[in-house]
Amino acid sequence: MADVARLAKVSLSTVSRVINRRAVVNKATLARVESAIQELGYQPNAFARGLMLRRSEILGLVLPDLHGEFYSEIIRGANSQARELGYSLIISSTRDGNDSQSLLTGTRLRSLLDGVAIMVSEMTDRVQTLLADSPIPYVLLDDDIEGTPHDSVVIDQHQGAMAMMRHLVVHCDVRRVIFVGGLATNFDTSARLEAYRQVLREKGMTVGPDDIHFLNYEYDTAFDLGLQRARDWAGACVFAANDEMAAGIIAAALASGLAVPQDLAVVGFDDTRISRMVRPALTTVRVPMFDLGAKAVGLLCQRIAEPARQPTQICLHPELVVRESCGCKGRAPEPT
Amino acid sequence: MADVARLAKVSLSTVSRVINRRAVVNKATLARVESAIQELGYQPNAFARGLMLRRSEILGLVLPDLHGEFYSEIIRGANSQARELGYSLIISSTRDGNDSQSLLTGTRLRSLLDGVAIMVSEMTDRVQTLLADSPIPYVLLDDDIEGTPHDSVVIDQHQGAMAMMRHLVVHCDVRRVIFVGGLATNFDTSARLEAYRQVLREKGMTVGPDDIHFLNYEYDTAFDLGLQRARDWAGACVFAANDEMAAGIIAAALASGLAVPQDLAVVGFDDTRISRMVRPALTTVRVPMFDLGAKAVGLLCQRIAEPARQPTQICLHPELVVRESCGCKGRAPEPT
DNA sequence: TTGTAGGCGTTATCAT
DNA sequence: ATGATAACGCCTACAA
Repeated sequence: MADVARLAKVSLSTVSRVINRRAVVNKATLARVESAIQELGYQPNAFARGLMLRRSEILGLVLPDLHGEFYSEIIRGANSQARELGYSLIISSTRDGNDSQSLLTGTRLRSLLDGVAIMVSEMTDRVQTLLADSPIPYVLLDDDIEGTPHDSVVIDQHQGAMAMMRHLVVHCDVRRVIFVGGLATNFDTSARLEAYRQVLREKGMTVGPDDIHFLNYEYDTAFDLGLQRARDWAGACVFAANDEMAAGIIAAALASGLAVPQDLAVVGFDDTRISRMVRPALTTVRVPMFDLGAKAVGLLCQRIAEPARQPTQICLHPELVVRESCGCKGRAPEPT
Repeated sequence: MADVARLAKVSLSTVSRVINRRAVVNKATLARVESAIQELGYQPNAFARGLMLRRSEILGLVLPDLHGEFYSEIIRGANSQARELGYSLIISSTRDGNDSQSLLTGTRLRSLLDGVAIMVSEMTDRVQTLLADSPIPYVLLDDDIEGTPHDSVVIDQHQGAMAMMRHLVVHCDVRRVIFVGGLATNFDTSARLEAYRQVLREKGMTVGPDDIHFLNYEYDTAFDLGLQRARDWAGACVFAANDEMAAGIIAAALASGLAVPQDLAVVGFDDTRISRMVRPALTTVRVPMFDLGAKAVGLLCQRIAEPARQPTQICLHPELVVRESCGCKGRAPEPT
């Protein structure tokens, strides 16, 4: 920067003014300085800059995992919105032990970030404490904690699961529904399970002792479970808590000689790209993943700009997507 | 930091020494300082730190796109390795116009990053220039440029495509192969196309005028193409340049009344999770995506640690994965 | 409109 | 083993 100043025959402050376009600078000097910057290929030092400005224009995004289409879309949305607003995004998952550490507990990066968007699969006390005394703004994704005021973007899981369950029970005329969730402690799994129970109760249907399973959202484990249970499930419908598990169960059912959806209906959740690639195409619930990421970043940036503003909660609504795997196609008119 | 020093009744330098564990510090004072840090919840300022140390422990990862399983796995690998080595990762795609700008051309972040791993779908002059005078170390992923010395991690695309083509022509006894690639200018598409041509030439097979198609690696466009061409393709095998397109073509074939693989064989590339979820399961070429990301970050970190070292190229080898979609199952013994 | 000087929070260099 | 002090590169009053 000193070099630039010397070449343009101005002082450091003028160079700074040109870079930041803050104050009015004489047309001629401005041109001189800019050409000097060009010539020297000068790039301001982000550290020194951050030291004064106290911001890095970098955001953190903490996810439970980075695997799969679901998180991939959240990342895409978050990244897209971040760029839009002039920020960069650092990504981290809580999966690998030491990983989220650096973003949540870790001392190194925290002060570098202007804010952080966090999604945890289960809200432990430890995480709550961590968040409670976070030195930087944060926004929660699809999760909520009582007490502490904070911004969040949530998905109306209950509504989505209700829509699916009602579709199955009312429209597809399913007599038995098997619930295959993620971990029982997961926020979304429990919200969906509740909807499952509620609808069955409304319709006077019973929940069999083996009708509820908790897995890990992965294809393979769902496939294994499907292989074990397929015969027992014949005639029922499996409500899987994501599309990957639904795909695994369909594969297992087919491998067991069951026709899908004739012998066993299977539905998913999320509406990732997988749902259209699987045969039969999945009936599922579209979750606006891209939006989830984008809105979270948007909210975060608003708070950064205005730290004292009211905590806001944005609620995103899922939408039932009827394809083939629920078995109602051709059996009755399309649901509206 | 001044507060910590005051509370612990030591000087700033001692606090710094405790934090960095560089010099030997008296046991008693060390304890005092540490408890003071605890009590005040002190966190060092990363900007000031970076200003002195001239490193941020942040790496950049630039990808052509963030969509889909393929890039998702690269990110996962890169992120995992970065964490392992004490770095964080900023992600960016060249898809959204203004996006990569901030990492490649953009002035803001560049000086914050300790290095950057870059994957471009086509190596333009502009990118070359950008890289040539990059102020920070970079490593290229699955791409190469002449002239400029640099680190890179490449996939032996040619070998992988050769293995697949030989399998199709020799083992599956396919008489006609249709090539469905990404953009013609893509690095990997052209490498695979070359292998396609080479094997057909070796076997004295001809390439029909409509046997080569260039799409965009996406399911939908492949599906559309499949719908148009399915009848013309009957009896042949489609060699798609990624699993998503293969899935799209299978779906189109089925929709057109063709049985896969009996009436039309279809094979993919990458071995993303999709390849096992599709029916028939895809014969494909496994590309070590996770490793690609991880190795790139590893290489980058080595260069950061030792800027003057010899440029290194790591070559990763793909592997043929035979499943059902090529149609050779049951027709002959497994290939070795 | 432009220049001068002080400070941001840390680490490094030198004394002690 | 510890402390004082000078950088690091930039921004921002304030003065000219």
